[in-house]
Amino acid sequence: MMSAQGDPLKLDSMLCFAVYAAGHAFTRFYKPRLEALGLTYPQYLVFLVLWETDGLTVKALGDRLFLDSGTITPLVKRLESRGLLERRRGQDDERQVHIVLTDAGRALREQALAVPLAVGTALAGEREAVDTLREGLHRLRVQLDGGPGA
Amino acid sequence: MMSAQGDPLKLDSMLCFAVYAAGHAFTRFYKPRLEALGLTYPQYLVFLVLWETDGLTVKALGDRLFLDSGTITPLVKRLESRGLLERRRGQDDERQVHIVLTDAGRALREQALAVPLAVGTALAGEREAVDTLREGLHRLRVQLDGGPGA
DNA sequence: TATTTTTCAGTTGCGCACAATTGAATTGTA
DNA sequence: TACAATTCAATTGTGCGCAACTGAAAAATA
Repeated sequence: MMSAQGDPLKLDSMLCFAVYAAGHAFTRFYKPRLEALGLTYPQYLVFLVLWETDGLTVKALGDRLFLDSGTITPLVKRLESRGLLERRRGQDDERQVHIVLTDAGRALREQALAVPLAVGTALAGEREAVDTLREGLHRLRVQLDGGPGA
Repeated sequence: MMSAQGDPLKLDSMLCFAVYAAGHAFTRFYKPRLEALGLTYPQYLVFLVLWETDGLTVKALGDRLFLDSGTITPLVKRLESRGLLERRRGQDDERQVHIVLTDAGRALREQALAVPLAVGTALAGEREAVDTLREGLHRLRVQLDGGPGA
């Protein structure tokens, strides 16, 4: 009941802005922790994927993170120039480029463990709410992308 | 129970990525609707604020949207060059610049009403879940920003 | 009042994000 | 087998987002 809003354009009633603002808050929260690793947040996401599955192509990496080659390519080039990963042209399919971690890139994982720990501390005692939120956000994404059928 | 995760760095277990991905989904969803208005999403947010409270300073606008002058200044300059708003140096305080809508800027509001309508359609029958999500995201933002005391 | 500190908008530099395009490689089809 | 359509990574251009800095104005303090 009473979910009807007087002004349909009221900023604080908009789910999109709640998502946008929470994203900002995460960025602010992560910034000092990721600076210790020398990574930006999108770079951190790339490593999260590669630590799970090394050797993915630019395309597969982009699909996982909802990013395209226009974002991935320069990002991994910066990481390559720092010796954290390598870009290898596919042998079977020469259109593809595989992203492969170096020893330094793999070693970064140990330090990265501190990041989710810090999140856990900041959200201590909210584990259940966090799980609910994550599931709700997942359903939201699916709905906005056109439902399960799209 | 069972909220403990085997791998603390697992991408799909991370709330930050759920927020990040939902943000992407909103951006994709809004894009065609906002193109009809000739606005980007951050520009749309600026108008949402100004339609509620016209004449805010750059600082006040930024506080509302969690953005700083480095983002707001060029954004409103682009909107000013299109005749949608004006920037007026404060008379009482000459450091400030007030952002004031033009007739064209106010007129845009009518077309903008279609945007939340489209969201409502896409999320039809989820009103309760949407309210829950928005509140959860708000609490998350407050927690990440250091709690209610910070 | 004089001086220090703070606040504000603006600028620069770097990195993300995406649309549009290019060119090479692959796949599908005639 | 030819050739058309698709896929892939890369590039270009525009706009957001933030840190760091500048210079002017205002506020706080001595």
